[in-house]
Amino acid sequence: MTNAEANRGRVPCSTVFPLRDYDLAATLGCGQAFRWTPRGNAWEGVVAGRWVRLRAEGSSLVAEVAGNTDYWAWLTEHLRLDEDLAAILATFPDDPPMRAATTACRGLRLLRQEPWECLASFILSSTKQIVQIRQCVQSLCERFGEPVGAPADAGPQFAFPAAARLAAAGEPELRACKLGFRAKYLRDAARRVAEGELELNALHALPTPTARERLMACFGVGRKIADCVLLFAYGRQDAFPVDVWVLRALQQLYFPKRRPSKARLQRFTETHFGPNAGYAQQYLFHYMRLAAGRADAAALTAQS
DNA sequence: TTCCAGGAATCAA
DNA sequence: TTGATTCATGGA
Repeated sequence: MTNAEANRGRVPCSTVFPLRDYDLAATLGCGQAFRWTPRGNAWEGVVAGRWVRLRAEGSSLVAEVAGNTDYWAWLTEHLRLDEDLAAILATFPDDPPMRAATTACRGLRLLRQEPWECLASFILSSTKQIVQIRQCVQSLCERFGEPVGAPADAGPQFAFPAAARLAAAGEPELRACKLGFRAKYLRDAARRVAEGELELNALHALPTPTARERLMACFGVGRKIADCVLLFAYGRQDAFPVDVWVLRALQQLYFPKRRPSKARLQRFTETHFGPNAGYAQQYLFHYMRLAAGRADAAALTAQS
């Protein structure tokens, strides 16, 4: 019997962590990770091959997994529960856009994701909406991922597929998951990782620019995707992914009159946002999306 | 219908 | 170096 079979339908095992200055919904729903689903007042997902359900209750976080365990380090590490958010926010530049973003998104945290899942997910992200990325990732997991144990009411759950499994899949199989032109990109990265050409574990020890170069050697991985992986999986807070939303934030909030090139704006991010620039980036990203959701982006630009 | 989405590769100028 | 074009797919 596999572990998944052994744990299927089991009564969940739970524990409680203290929770302070932590907006679980913003953190899990802000587009840095793609496997979390809100259900009732909880969030369900699969982390490192383990099904987990999270629920914030005041100053506590209740976590449930399938099967008995007293090992939770993987979860505190993933959620970065021990991080001092106030100390990070204190390093943000004291300017109107960051003050507004920090006020709007207080409690938003960065996660520490598994590098392969993060790289693969962001390869799928190019010119896709977050909801579509989630669908693609879900489809990949259902087709190619190993089943993981989960309570009966959670339905069948799957781990994110290993690089070797995706490398062995044909491009048509990947395209069946609605990847489109990204299928060949994902396959190329999966092959490099599976064959050891790209050693994801080795990147931890490398300086950020070198690690970025290694990631960008993959076909279909440019500066933005590499920076997402560096930030969301390797904790490199000097990585500042500039996507369409952040580009818009920089242009509208910091340079409303001029029209700096994207390269010029990227250089601006390297000096303006301090030692936790990547963290600041996620606040700007989420802030812009919240504003768009409220359809008052025009009011945003007026503040600058 | 049309526009656009957590882009990157390619090619022309 | 910079600017268009292309690549799939589907939400809004």
